[in-house]
Amino acid sequence: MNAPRRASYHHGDLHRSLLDAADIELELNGIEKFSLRAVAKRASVSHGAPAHHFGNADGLLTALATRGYGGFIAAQDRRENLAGDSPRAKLAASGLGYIDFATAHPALFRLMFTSERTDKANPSLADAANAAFEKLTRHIETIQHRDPYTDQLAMADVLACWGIAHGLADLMISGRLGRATFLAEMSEEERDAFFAEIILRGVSPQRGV
Amino acid sequence: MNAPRRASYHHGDLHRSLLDAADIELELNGIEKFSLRAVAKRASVSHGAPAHHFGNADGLLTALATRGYGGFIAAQDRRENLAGDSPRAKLAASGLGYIDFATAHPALFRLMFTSERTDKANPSLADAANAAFEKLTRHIETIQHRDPYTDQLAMADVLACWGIAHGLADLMISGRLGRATFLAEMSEEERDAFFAEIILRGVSPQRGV
DNA sequence: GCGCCGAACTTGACAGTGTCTAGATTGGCG
DNA sequence: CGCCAATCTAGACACTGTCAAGTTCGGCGC
Repeated sequence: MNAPRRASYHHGDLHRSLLDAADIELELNGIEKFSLRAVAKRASVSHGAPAHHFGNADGLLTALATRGYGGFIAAQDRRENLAGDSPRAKLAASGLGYIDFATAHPALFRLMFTSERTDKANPSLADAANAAFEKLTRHIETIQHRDPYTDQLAMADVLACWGIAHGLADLMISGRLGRATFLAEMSEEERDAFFAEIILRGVSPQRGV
Repeated sequence: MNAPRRASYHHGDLHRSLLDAADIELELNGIEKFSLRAVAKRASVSHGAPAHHFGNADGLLTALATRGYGGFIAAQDRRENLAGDSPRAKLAASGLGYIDFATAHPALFRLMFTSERTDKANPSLADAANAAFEKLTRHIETIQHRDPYTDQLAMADVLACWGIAHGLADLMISGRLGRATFLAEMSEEERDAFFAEIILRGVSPQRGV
């Protein structure tokens, strides 16, 4: 079928293969030990091959980050589909999906949000990041009946919720939440409820409507 | 006075000089482009010299992160001293100091919180990080009259406030808060008040007492 | 006051990295 | 069917961190 047809000089779909290999290498070694040559070796290709598809190492990482946002949004959708119908339940679920993704793909999450090896001017990457942000603003808009882009109070809710979800996710994958010993003793449902409650602290008490 | 007495073979206080040089190099180039040889060159010393004081590059970075926590706590103290007497005002001020430090030393902040090049098992580093955490727990304890280490509700407040401050700081230094355009138009006082209000959302409504 | 020991520092070598250039291969269009 | 251009390889270069061996010298014992 799609066996690695590599009796040939050309590859077939090296672009995707390189992204897959880079993904694996990234999670294995982290961004700070990321090696382009190791990626090439994993894809069974010469060390110079990636340049033709991605320009340089940062280009490959930028493409990987862009692809990452797909999984990022999918993780949030998955949670939302399991949640209740209330706008607040959807928002909390989205936040849990945010944390899910970070814990499942910590290195990729770091690449997407805190690495400097990504070209933030890249239009595809910017679009992908923007889509994720849009998702959040619409949740808040549904809850507060105000457009965060024009209403400063609604934007405060956006930043608050984002900050909480992002902060918890980042602290979690750097192992900083270990001091809250009871977290480890909780069941999955209890932990979800615990984080959901914290995330919802980000939205200010409903005014009007 | 303490001019660089470097007509001599030995250096005098290379340990400190290397940390200073590493600090500068870190903020200039970021962690991902950090070069040990560039640090040595900046300290006017051979590329092999750092090894004698710090073992390897990660050892130097670990020491730098440890020293960083001093400035981190100092930044929070500075804000607290300017704040009102109420426990909540102190907590909010501490959070603003958290953000102050991140924006003033973004690369060092990254090294301390999200880099993998730091030896988290190092006792000095662990102690320093712990002191910063202790600071936060005592703020919450003062507000809620409960010990976060034994009271799960109080610990939720700790994680919530930490998550918000950390998330905002991290998003801010990665330039993600630019979409909230009104932030740039605010005066310093307005922005402080804006963030302080958000940070205080982390503490749940006071129960009892 | 003197010698010498060990800490501090230098120097050179080594494997590994990303990027560039020149050359080999080959799928697919005219 | 032939050739072009995209794809991939192979080698070279400068740079990285680490290691081992050699050089310098402050400060302790006598």
